[in-house]
Amino acid sequence: MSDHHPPFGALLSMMHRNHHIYLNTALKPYGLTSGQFPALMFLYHHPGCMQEAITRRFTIDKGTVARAIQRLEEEGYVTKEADPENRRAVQLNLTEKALSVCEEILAIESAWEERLFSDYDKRTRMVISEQILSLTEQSHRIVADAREHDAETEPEKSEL
Amino acid sequence: MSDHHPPFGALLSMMHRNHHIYLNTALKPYGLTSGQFPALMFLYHHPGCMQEAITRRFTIDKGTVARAIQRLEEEGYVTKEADPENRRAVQLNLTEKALSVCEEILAIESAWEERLFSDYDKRTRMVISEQILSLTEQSHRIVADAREHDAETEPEKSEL
DNA sequence: AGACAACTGTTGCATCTGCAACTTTTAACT
DNA sequence: AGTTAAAAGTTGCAGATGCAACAGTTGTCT
Repeated sequence: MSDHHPPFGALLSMMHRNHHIYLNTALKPYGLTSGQFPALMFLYHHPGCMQEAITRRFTIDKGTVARAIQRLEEEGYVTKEADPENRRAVQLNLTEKALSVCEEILAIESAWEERLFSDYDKRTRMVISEQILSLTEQSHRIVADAREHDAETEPEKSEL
Repeated sequence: MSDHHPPFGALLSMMHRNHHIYLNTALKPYGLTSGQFPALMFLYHHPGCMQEAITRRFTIDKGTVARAIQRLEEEGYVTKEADPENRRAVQLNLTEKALSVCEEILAIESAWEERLFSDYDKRTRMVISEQILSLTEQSHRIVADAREHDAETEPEKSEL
């Protein structure tokens, strides 16, 4: 009658929430939140990119990205500039303020991973990371399939 | 110059979001959402428990649990009854309506796990689950430590 | 050229979530 | 007994997130 493990999805939720709590606490001194974190990291490695790149990389809703960028701009971490080549798009860049703290902020995330994996040796950690990457990709496929299936059963506009 | 993996935390976020999308889609016919799902599952296995048990099991904020239960009650899935032994507490139970669909709903979650792990054999799957469980517990400790540290540096009321 | 689809972003809406302040009830301690 | 602390829930507030509807821009195809 003893408790089984929580299901895998529940474990994911818990770890994810704990991660957010950690990030929000550590980022508070910078006026940042966990939602802006992925965008900031991505811009650090891909200056001049557009929002759609962030959407694609993290599979986040584009509306969510738009608002995260808004907040980053308001806080003075990001500049938005119209792309002359494509007037739909916006070129995103980090400000001096952002660049001056980005290393510290990257260290916050690294510290979390270090502590999370402190019981494992480097090799095991690599294996786990690979598996999680693979599972994440699989989770993308599952969602994509579900959407396709929805689109199939949905009455399309072709009837017009 | 090729892209590294996204950091571990980002993978977690992605998989977690995909899981939520999957759940919300699958639960929509029942008038349920991913937020109510853990509570419903827990009550299925632990009838008569109080909200605090759900809080503890999933390490969810008690306010979040309170609202999830509210929604479940409004939808007719849960009954709340005052505990005569402890008038602060509430005894939660599933309704007939809930019991009649719980197996199907459990199957939704199982199906997700099946598809997620479809590339792995049973043994590998067990190993991964164990590791994730262990990492989840570690993430709890990290958050708990951070809170303790906050409490230490915080000026306590003892000064009064 | 004109119509239609696809791309890039923005915004309204709903839900999830955590935090903090609060209420009510119970336990603990002098 | 009386004060204080802890427990169980509720609620206000803010942020994260997804979805859908929308606007403006670009590409395609006839």
